[in-house]
Amino acid sequence: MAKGVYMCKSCHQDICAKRVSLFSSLDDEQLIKIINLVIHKTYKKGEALIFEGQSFNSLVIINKGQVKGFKTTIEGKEQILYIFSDGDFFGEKNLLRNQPSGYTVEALEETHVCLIEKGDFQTLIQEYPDIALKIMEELGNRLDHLENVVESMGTKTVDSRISSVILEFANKFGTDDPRGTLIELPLSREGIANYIGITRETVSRKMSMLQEEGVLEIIGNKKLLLLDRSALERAIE
Amino acid sequence: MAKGVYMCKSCHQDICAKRVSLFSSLDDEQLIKIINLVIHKTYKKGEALIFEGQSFNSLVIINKGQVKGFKTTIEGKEQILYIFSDGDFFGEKNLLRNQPSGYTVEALEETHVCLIEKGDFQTLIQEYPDIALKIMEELGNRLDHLENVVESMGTKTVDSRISSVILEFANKFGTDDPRGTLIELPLSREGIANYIGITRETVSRKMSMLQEEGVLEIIGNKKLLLLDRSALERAIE
DNA sequence: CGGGCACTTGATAGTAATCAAGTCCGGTGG
DNA sequence: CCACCGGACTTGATTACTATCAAGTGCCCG
Repeated sequence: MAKGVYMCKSCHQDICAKRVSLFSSLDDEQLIKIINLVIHKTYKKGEALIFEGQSFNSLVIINKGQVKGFKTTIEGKEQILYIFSDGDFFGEKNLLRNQPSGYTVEALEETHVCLIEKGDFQTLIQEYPDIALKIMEELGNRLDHLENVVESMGTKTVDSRISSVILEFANKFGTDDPRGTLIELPLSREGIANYIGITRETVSRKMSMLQEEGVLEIIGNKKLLLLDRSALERAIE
Repeated sequence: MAKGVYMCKSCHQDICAKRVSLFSSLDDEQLIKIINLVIHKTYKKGEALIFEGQSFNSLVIINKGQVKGFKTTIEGKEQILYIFSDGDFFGEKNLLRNQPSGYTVEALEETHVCLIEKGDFQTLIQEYPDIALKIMEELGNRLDHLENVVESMGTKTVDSRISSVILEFANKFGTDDPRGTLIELPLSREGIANYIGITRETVSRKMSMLQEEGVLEIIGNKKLLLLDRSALERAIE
């Protein structure tokens, strides 16, 4: 069987389903079945995929792009809970329980996703119980993440939280550079502020201070060059 | 079959497994099998059931009592993540993945638990797949809880968080009283502080203020009489 | 009844939010 | 290609709040 036969045309020279840990236990033949169930969709920067408080009936797998999941308070403040990128999936919580989404998901850049509808997904779980285990694993990872965020917001100083978030971005989105690590920031200053529960002015000030200390270099609004990783690691404690 | 035959002797006139939503889809006969797998244990106030960073190999179901799950920072600060009481279970995350516990669990009062060992539990899941669904549901609930906590800590004022926690305790541990709702506090002032990420002094001050405003009455260190629930609800926004 | 621990209350200081100007950068149109 | 425009960011001054430090007070338990 030629590779082209089971290749998903919208998935940029790859089987989108293959990139997801969710389906990692399946072989190529099983993946073909899944790919046939997949609906492709593209969202522009700033466009919402899911709205807080509304029900949603698909599993979303990010093929290429980045999104943020956030809650909005009555006063209009935004708290970012998750940043999802290539290979991540979400929406599973609403497929397993019949509850509206607890947060809005919005594209941070042009984002290509694969959707699997509720009914199809439930059939898949029946047929391949390993998928349910993978979902539980992912729910567990997400709990770990939030447990750490709560600890950080409840007990750590603002400096420590800034350091944490820069290191997080360095690990997720950083590339090697002769002078250190080049970080493509997924969020604006305001976004970073809304991610760690402070104001945008404070993010500006603290990052300027880190630049003065020689820990990093601010390159425009969307990039950082991290020069001294260990300084941030020390600041976290 | 007489009721006594399948009654779990250590479970205070009840089948402990029956009280748990985890096993709600099973009939009495199936429950007997589970009860035969259960190990009973009692922890004194202040005793730890699970230590942060250590692996643990049982599902814990609380039969009677209260525990707190918390992380401790390097500087010794404590962040409480969960309060579990009668019928709640935990430890499932470590049974599904091979990772040490992310937090310590400690008894807030004398607590009787039922333990199911990892191997037994995995057999149960195989035999009764509904249990896996219940676990996913519970993981989802726990995510909802933490997502709300993060939003609260990131965007809300201290007054709002105090109000939230009092209402939470009123709903979980409150009993009707002619003058309002009588709340048995599961945590000390310091515990409440560690739950919402502030200091014990601030908890004292804010609660005194609420008493002065006539919202509640402080009865010793372990009880509150909530007089004006709507005042707290207004303060949350 | 005495002692200790948790809690309350007060004074002070530190830190980030808020309010308020500027400045920089990228994109657009001439 | 350059000038302009607007949004995002930076920086500064002030305010507000809570942490911290420091004494008491009171409640519970032996």
